[in-house]
Amino acid sequence: MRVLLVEDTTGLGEAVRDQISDDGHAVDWVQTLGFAETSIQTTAYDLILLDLILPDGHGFGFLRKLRTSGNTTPVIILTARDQVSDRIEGLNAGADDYLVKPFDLSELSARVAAVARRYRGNPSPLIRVGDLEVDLGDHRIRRDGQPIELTAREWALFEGFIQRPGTLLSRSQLEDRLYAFGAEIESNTIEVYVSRLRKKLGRDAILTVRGMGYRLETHDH
Amino acid sequence: MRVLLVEDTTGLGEAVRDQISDDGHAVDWVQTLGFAETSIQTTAYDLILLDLILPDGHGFGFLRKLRTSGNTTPVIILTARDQVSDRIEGLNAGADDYLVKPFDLSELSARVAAVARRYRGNPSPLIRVGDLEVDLGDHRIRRDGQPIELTAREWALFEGFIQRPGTLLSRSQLEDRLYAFGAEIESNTIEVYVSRLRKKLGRDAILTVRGMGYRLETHDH
DNA sequence: GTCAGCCATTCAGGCTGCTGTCAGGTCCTG
DNA sequence: CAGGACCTGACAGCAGCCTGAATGGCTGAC
Repeated sequence: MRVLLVEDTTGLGEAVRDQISDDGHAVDWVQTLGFAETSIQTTAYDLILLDLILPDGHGFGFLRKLRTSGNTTPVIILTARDQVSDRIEGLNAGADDYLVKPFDLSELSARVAAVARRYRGNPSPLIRVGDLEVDLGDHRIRRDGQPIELTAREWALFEGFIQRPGTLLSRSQLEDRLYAFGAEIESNTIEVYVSRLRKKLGRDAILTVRGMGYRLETHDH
Repeated sequence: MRVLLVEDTTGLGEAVRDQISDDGHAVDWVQTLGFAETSIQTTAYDLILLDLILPDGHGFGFLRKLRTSGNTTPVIILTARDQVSDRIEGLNAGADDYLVKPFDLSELSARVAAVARRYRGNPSPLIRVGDLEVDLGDHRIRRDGQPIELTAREWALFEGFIQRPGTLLSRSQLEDRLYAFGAEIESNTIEVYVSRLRKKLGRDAILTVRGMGYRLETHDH
């Protein structure tokens, strides 16, 4: 399952991202409504976790707009405000569930699992990228039916590419995928992992854009 | 199939009864353990749907008594989210499945249909995984006709794998199968059970995906 | 009640192979 | 051609995993 997390608090965001990720889902974490808007236009999510108080506005506006545009993606609201009026307004705005901060990460898991259960049974989405077949749920890649095994870090990096195929990703964007937000990486780890991915996926799978970053090649090579 | 529904909440009871009935099964709906007791003495049911909190007692007592009297009728427990920690005890008491309220009626139908498939006259379907023959109804596994006996926990874990063969299952997903959602497991119980399953099923039956989880191997080895 | 046997869980010691780092190389660009 | 950007083989350290053994709870027999 693919989850969009909209949360501007760094510590909480990290914790939630890690938990959902541990549960076996793909997580995109954005910190503003602006980025959230962009994300939902380019990616189909199965679930959105939405903080209400964000730097560039209130989550309700985003939620209302989402619903009036016909998007029915389940939304779970994360909020510090536990007032009844908020809750009611959230449900009216189209939220599916509510989590009041501070909440247990296990409680979060339970709610996410509930949503996942509804989606179970759908054929797991196979994404084709170039000559690769990617199964996000299984964390599996195949070429000509041959499975390609990735380690945890390799997969984390690859998932970053797969979610925005063809998009240029900067070094720091990729580092944020591999490490806790803001962790300072002093070495050329990204280069090393790109190298390892290329060795497994094929030399031309990932393009270097000198001075800018990397980009996943989407057509056959 | 004949189903006994033990549920004291009127609204939910009606909804469930209508749903199961629409699915083509005969439903007897009782609202107390006392009536449930009487019903099972006079009628042979193929499935029991059991609420836990009832006016005249707790469902576990009923379930335990049922099992110790040798009755093996499948039981699906219907429980509210905040009672979900009872799951451990439920497993021990002999429940076959769990549904957490509020649940989708379609989810209910799916579970009931699964039971129906297993228990309707024809021998329950044998699933082949690798060189193993798995009988979901009987909780039985064979290799070359030789039965392999699993304990309750071992089976619970294995069933998790069987339901999604080849899929990567994270540690917390597996823990959710054995315990309540979010139950904090401080030790390496999952590792221990994986180890035991491997000892019984064959060393290569379950693959470790380092840092990510486990996956059932589906081809012969 | 007592006892034996089984099972779930925990712990510790040992092992595997992933991760992050570095160094020496190649490839671009001006 | 010089300088920077990038690539990749090698390796030490350690996180993550495996499993034998110990513990305590529960059940059923007598």
